Amino acid sequence: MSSKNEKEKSVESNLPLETINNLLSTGNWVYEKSAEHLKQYALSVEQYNVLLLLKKLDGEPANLSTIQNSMTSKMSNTTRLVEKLRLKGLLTREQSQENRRKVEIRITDKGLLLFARMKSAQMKTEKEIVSKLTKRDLVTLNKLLNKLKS
Amino acid sequence: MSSKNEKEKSVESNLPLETINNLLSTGNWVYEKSAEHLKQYALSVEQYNVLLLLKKLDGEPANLSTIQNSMTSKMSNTTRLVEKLRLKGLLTREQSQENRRKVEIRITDKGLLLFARMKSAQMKTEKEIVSKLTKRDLVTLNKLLNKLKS
DNA sequence: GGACAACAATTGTATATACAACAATTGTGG
DNA sequence: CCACAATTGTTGTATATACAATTGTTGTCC
Repeated sequence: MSSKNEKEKSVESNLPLETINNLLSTGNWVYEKSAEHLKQYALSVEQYNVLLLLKKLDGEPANLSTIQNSMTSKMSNTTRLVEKLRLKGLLTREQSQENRRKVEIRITDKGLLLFARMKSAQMKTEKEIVSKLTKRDLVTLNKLLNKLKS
Repeated sequence: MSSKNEKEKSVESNLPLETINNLLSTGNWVYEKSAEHLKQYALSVEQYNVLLLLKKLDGEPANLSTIQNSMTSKMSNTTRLVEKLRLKGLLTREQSQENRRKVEIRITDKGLLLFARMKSAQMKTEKEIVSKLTKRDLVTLNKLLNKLKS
């Protein structure tokens, strides 16, 4: 082994661990940036994502499993997360007629209004978070992240 | 705007948001893989990182601020995190003589032993997590992540 | 040298999370 | 059709986290 290799090895420690730590810290970094921005609307990142999903459904109801699957959250927490949004009047819950085990969840007008109010600042923040990377970088990054999890 | 561009825009929605979500989900993915592996040693990811830092110091004491700075955790939680590791006998806490506000934290023999016992499986898991990427991919990924946060 | 700011860590509280046990409803095989 | 398994969601509990207020100690400036 050459002296250069030895040095590299001792300096960068090891590439897998370095990458893992980098992914964890970057995830946290992005999360914190998002959370900080959403604070002014009294929304957590998780709450925002639920609302975003409901908005995308555009009137179609979602049930809890659907919401849970689209997120990292567990079922038990999804129940409570949705309840919090309901208390804020941003969504409605209704027992399904076809299958009474299911719950139909819809965004309310108040929820839609909040989104409209948030939109421009939201997009600005999203762009800001990734502003250090070029479009080409972003494409590469997404490819690598997808490959990692594939 | 060409029809191709329009299609791209509607399909990928928007690149910044896509990247942000990808970074968040990848961070979670890596965290879960790590947590799952560490479960057999009754360690959380955070606890493991504290021990790793102490082991790297190789006898040199760390105080709470040092530990807190090397992690994402907040001070208040670092206190409790360290206390849990102390209760397991994996580290010691001692009031500093030079500055009695500070606490000197050291890994114990039991802690070092645990690390020795974990080492091979730990490295295997780390490699597994990033196994879908080539060495070249990893280097690129780290560069992009660092650039993002720079 | 004494008042007060700065530092290092801890504690209280409200909220969030994971995990497991549970309840209600629906589907299914004999 | 009925026992029982599967589905869908909820609740209890222990643990983890963020945030703010507090304690104990040290540094500093007049």
